[in-house]
Amino acid sequence: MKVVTWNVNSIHARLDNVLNWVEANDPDILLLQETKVVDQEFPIDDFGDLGYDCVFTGERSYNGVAICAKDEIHEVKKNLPGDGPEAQKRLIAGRIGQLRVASVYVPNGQALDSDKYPFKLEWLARLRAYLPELTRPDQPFLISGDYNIAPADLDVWDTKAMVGSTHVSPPERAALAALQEFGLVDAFRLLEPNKRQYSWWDYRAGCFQRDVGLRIDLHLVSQALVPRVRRVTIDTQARAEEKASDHAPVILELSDA
DNA sequence: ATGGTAGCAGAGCTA
Repeated sequence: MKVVTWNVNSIHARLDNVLNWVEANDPDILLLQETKVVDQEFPIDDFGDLGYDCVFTGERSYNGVAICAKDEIHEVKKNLPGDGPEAQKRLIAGRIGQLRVASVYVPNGQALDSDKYPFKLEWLARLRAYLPELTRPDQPFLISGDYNIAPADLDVWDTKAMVGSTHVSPPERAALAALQEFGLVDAFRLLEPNKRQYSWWDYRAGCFQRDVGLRIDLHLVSQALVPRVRRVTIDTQARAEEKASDHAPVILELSDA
């Protein structure tokens, strides 16, 4: 089984790239972030033509998450408890067969002195508090997406250049560690303890061509899934395409239960 | 190079 997480940076602007990629790679489950469309405008027919059922929660211009799957999606939950209708659309969860999945778009934080930074930390704390309502540690569960946090220095192109920036600050990494303390494992790092590979590269200043990037797109899998993790592939080829997202899709391959 | 590019929206914000 193939599960993919991909921050597409607008599903409308990226529709051809995404559909072509999905046809070529044939994932069972697709977890999308930054769809940037209201629910009425999500391209369900295009995914339907490829055989996918989609659920989503989105808004105009910013944020937006989705789950697309070949099998039926059950028990769909959108956003965090206490989120009103105006809340940023950053989380969607569901169950496909026995597997519980969630697509997450963690706030960027912008800068350590921005009011968006405490919002990021508070949002992560709320997500941590919500985990017991999404699953139990012994269930097959994964929560994947754009965490906007590089877990360790090995996930950063240049730690010195990142001093004083978001994505690497100790409070952010502590918030990610708190999520993992629920029993969630970074699947890429599980299989590749020493590999340096990124999932996001800034559009500016030729960052992709220079491999100036961060690994911030993660598959966090429950203990029950750990023995089933076969391979994790960051498809940097997709980032090199014309009109590419600034994030690469990350493919998680699981063996059967 | 305190810049650079991309998306949305149609100026400035977000990333």
